[in-house]
Amino acid sequence: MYVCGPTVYNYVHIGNARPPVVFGLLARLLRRRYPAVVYARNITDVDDKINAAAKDAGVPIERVTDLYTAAYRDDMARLGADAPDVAPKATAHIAEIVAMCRRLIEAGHAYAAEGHVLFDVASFPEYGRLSGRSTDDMIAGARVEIAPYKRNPADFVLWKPSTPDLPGWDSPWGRGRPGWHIECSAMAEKHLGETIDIHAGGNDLMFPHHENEIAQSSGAHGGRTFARYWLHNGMLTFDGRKMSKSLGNVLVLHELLEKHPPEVLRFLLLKAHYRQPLDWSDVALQQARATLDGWYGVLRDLADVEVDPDRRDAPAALEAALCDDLNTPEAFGVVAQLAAAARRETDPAQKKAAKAALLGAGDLLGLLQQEPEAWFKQRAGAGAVDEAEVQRLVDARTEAKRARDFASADRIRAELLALGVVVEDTPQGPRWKIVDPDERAA
RNA sequence: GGCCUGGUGGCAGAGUGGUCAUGCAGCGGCCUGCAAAGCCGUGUACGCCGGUUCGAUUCCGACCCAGGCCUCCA
Repeated sequence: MYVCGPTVYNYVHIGNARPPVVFGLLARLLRRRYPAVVYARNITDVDDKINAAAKDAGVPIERVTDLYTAAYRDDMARLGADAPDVAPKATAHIAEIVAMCRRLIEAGHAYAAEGHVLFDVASFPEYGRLSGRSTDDMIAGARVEIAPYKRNPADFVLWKPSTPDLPGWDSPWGRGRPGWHIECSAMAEKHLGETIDIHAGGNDLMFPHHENEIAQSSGAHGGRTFARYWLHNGMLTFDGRKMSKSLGNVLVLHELLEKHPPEVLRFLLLKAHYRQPLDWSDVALQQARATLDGWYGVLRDLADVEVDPDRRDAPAALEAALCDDLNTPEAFGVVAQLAAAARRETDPAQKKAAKAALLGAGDLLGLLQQEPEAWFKQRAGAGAVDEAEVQRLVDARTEAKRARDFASADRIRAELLALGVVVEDTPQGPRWKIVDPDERAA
């Protein structure tokens, strides 16, 4: 399986996290059944936007790509996005890229012109099939830049010349750098072979990127199938509009991770079916948080129930939902029912089984990975509360209650709330949790 | 303009030719000193108009609306 990864010129936005989270879940599911699966997610570390970012910052290109490559890897890990088996970098595959260009020329699918190598779209009749458009449509769009060295306006660049101030590598066509699409074909070939089973990415990449990949790979491989299955996730919107760097309405993942528990972000990314558009909003974030609070609440109430780690299998109904085109909303419905059943269960043996099922479901979905107490006492960003001070106040309130001095007890409860702490009485004594400032206001 | 998606109850979001998604929020009750948490109960939802059908939210057609792609983009 190959998933298009990021261009490392900046921190990614939350929309960029959807493919690695969604298709990472697919990888997780596949690995359980087919241990031989190989999941590749590339890093595009040669690109004009990277060059521009390095120039703006006045630093070497490697500084930019190293920084954002590491940040991407770390942020994805925090989201619970499954790590790929291979994370190939474009700059480590220049030889393969040049070789593929050469083969495409030999096969009559590409031509060299003025230091460029271009793919000859007319040589590949299936061009446009994935995205359901004809070359006539594309030309009718007429917004493609028609460079004089192109035979056909739809032809796209495989290799382009570099000026001395830009990164470049020697090639049969002079010093240059790869075009925007060839790296994925070259890296997929190297790490996964000529024909891959699954290729995934955002639906905005369907054209031209994936269309071009098919043309390149199939063209270089005697017309053989490039990818058997294509999966495209829907776009993330914010305020109902597509979130994208060029529109400037982006929510930077790195910053969101400072403000919200990663599991809340992961939950929300999986909340809608992957092919559907997903609208991001503060309300959606609150709802996600509330749902997870409910599930964690069940686990907290079952804290004393011991569960053998080896018995944490995902329930069949959950796997069935995910195996049905990765129907995560359906899967969440299953988890909600597991949670409700676990909460109502009174028989000790059944309680144990119910908790194991819930935890097993969490393991498969990459949720419910924290200790419940830690979940309720976390506060991302704003700084941790002073637990000793909270405990002192909670104890004082308990004492006041015992003395039936409810006025004092309520005053202390208000003090705690001002700290962002809600105290709850249970048969086992009081317990407390942290609430979001927004939640408190509401 | 061309090519694609999609329009489901207050919000989010699955699904189906004929009893139920589910979550969040709300409302009523139980519990509680009061709360919180939890439990129980609670909603004539499927853009509009035709058609097919014994029956359509689900199939077909037109229309309206929204979003995406056509240019770097997950």
